Amino acid sequence: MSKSDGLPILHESYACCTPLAREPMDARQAATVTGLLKALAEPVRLRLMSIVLSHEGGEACVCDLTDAFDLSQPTISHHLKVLHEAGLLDRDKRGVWVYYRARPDAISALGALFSLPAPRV
Amino acid sequence: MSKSDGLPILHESYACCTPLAREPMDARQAATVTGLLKALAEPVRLRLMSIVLSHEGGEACVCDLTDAFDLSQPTISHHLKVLHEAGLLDRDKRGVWVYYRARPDAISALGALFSLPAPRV
DNA sequence: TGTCAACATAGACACATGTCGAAGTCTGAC
DNA sequence: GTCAGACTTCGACATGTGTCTATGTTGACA
Repeated sequence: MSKSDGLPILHESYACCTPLAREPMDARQAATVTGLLKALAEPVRLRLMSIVLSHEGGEACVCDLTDAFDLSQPTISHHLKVLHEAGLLDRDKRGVWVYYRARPDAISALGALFSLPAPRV
Repeated sequence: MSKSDGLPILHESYACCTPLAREPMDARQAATVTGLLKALAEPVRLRLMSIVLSHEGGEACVCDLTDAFDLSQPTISHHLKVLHEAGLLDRDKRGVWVYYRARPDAISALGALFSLPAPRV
């Protein structure tokens, strides 16, 4: 019943993403996908994802991330929580430091969502 | 000085999207990309895109789209405007009807954004 | 045990956003 | 010209969201 392991919600979100152009998306699937998109549709959070993804070792601690912005530490912490709850970042506490790591399956699910069918000539 | 042709803003947004994991994204680029993501991070708009993309001929008129939702027609019109201003939908008025068509370049730009580097073994 | 540092949570506030009904703008038909 | 229909725009309202300061929690260390 621990709540620090893995992601809290959206366990199914990674298998959610059939291409947008494949067939009309129903309301339930749209709600699931927008859970991911809303988390990313914010400049600070998008940059946070980008920093984590391109950081050495594929992970970054909160201190690294806070330094990259002219925002308060609680604000960065809030954004990281949003990304984590959306299933985009994994959280790993090591000693006093907390490291965040991107979930490749979530990213690739979004890549699949925006894949287009082969152009009809 | 016409304002009905093409898309009003974000002309450069299609070339914007280097992969998220490539390097830390700067604030300006993040703002551009979130322009696209914010437009899509709403269930009704995501479904609208999906319907237009999978509709016969790749386009749909407002009447088709309004029927698919239990929302007022002005609300659908508002969402279509948001998608159009983000550069995701093209608008084409033919007689009394208005047809919307997805911009494949916008979709594929987002696909590129979420493409991951080859996994390092 | 006490203290410090890293991070999270709580509460408050301003601002953005989704929705609606009402009114406006075109376009085609009579 | 006038009317009807398809769609957009306007103004209002409730709700959601990003930010802050203040406070809480947790782990390392003397």
